[in-house]
Amino acid sequence: MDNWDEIRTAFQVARMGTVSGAAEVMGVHHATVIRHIDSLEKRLGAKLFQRHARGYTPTESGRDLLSVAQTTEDQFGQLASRIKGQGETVAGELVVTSITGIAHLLAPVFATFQEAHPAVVIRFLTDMRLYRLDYGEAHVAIRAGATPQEPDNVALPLVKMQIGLYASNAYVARHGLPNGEAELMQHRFVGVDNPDNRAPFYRWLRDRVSQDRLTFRVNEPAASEAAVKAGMGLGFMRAHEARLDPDLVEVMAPIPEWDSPLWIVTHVDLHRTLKVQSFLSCLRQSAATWCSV
Amino acid sequence: MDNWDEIRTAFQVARMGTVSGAAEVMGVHHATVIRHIDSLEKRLGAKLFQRHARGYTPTESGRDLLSVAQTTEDQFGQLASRIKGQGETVAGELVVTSITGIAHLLAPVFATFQEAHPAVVIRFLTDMRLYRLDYGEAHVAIRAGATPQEPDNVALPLVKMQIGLYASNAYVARHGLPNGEAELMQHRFVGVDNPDNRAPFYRWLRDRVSQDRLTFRVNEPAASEAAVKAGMGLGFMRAHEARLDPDLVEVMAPIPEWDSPLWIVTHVDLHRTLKVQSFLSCLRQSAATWCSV
DNA sequence: TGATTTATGTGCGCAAATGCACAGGGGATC
DNA sequence: GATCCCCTGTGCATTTGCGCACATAAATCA
Repeated sequence: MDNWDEIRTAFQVARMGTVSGAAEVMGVHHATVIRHIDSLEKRLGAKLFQRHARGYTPTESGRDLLSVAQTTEDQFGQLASRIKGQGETVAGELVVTSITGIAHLLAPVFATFQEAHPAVVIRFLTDMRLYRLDYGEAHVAIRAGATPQEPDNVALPLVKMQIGLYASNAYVARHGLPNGEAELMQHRFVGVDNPDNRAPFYRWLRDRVSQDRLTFRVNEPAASEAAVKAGMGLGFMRAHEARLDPDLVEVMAPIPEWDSPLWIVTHVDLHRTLKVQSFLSCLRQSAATWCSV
Repeated sequence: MDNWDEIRTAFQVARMGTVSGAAEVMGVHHATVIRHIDSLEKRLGAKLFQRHARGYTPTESGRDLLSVAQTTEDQFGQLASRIKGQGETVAGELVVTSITGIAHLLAPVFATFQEAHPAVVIRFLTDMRLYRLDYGEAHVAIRAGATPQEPDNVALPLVKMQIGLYASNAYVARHGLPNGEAELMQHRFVGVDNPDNRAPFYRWLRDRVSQDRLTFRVNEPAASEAAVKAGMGLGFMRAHEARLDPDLVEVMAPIPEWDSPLWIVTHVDLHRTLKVQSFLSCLRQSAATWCSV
């Protein structure tokens, strides 16, 4: 049963009782309506209407089609209003993906957003693998590093995370603090196990300290931070968090070169929607406070 | 929400996941599918799919459409099989209309037919006004008189009802029996009040008896029969019935000139259907016994 | 009974939808 | 990492489907 338009035409004829009436309702010529009915009846091999001078009277089959198509029209109407309104209301699901380790930053954002828009169900996904926006896996992604260049994605700068070099009190008690860049070579370092890591502070480190001083290598930032707190060596951490931890010592204060930019990335199709836009405004408002602290 | 075909296209794309796959399923070119999607999205003002190199991934709205259209496709499929099979199964409603006064003849036909096809609901309509087949008011009509000539109707001869002239015992006791046609003028007659009545026995009567001998005039045959039984005069009745009534005397036995033909009339569209055909075969089989009695 | 209105139905010209061919791009595989 | 393959997307030729006008028929009204 292909050609749903012909069913719709037959539906209007059954409802109106005349070809002309249906044609007027549908805004087409009555000849078109006749052709649709003839085609549909031929395909079904059964008469849907009895033709007479006063119009078309639906047969048993025609009345059957009428009731089925009536519910179809209702369903489609409701579907259309849902979809049309979907861009203008803030409801449904909002999928946000981000790099690991900033959940505690985002939590208040989510709280504020959900309070303003209670109809929204938030799914927050953090994973090593990049959730792909163009496969519809997420509405909003928060990425770190260089400017994302993927087509169909719109990337907005969020904040520059200030990064400092930290150590635990325990480590400092044992090894002391480096006095200037020259003494860095005498210390142990903790960091991610990837020579290609593009993070500016790692590139800075590679330029000054030989690779073998990276004596504890991990594959995810959270492990690195845990290792620093455990006293295994010096490591880069977000200044904003590290300064709140009384057990950590700021070995080197953040310098602009280390700044790690965060990007908001959305798919171009979803970027315009009110749901995404209102979340983005919440996000950027909160982000303004992340640096000032 | 007009243009149901575009919804169907979007539905197939959502189900297949690719434009090409949907195009192949629908037997159209993939360019057509792309154009349908673009048109539908433009009209709805919202994206239904995220486009990427591997295909089309439905958005939230697209998934909504998918589920709605899925049920629609099911409904239409079931509708189509109902309509296609409708001509081949004997079920639903069967509307039969007839002249008044032959219900007792038709009753056994209905009984036989409904026993053979329990799924059928029979509506039997007898009324003074003619139920119109071309307005879909009935499937089968049983008419009396001259050959029906209306276009789009197929008329089949059913039987020739044998008509005789009868009187009640009471009338005969009072007025005696006419001895030959010459004495008819001395009697009272009962009949329908319409000089244009085309029934052959009334024309026969008009040729032999002056109109003023029709001393009791009615507008429906049933009243005429009642009047005959009440002894108000001579009247024409179906021989088959009158002979069963011990209170009636056969004044003149049926002659071929009086034979009143009955016709089966059906609309050409409905005539071919199995439901109508099987009723007709029942009817003609029973009718064969009406004359032999 | 005749005029009028309203409805269906058909041939013709045209515009819009479709099919086709090719370009482009992103994954997947080896 | 290079090649291949599949899928998308667009300009152009074609055809299908649409609108228009007119014919026709039936029902209503005066």
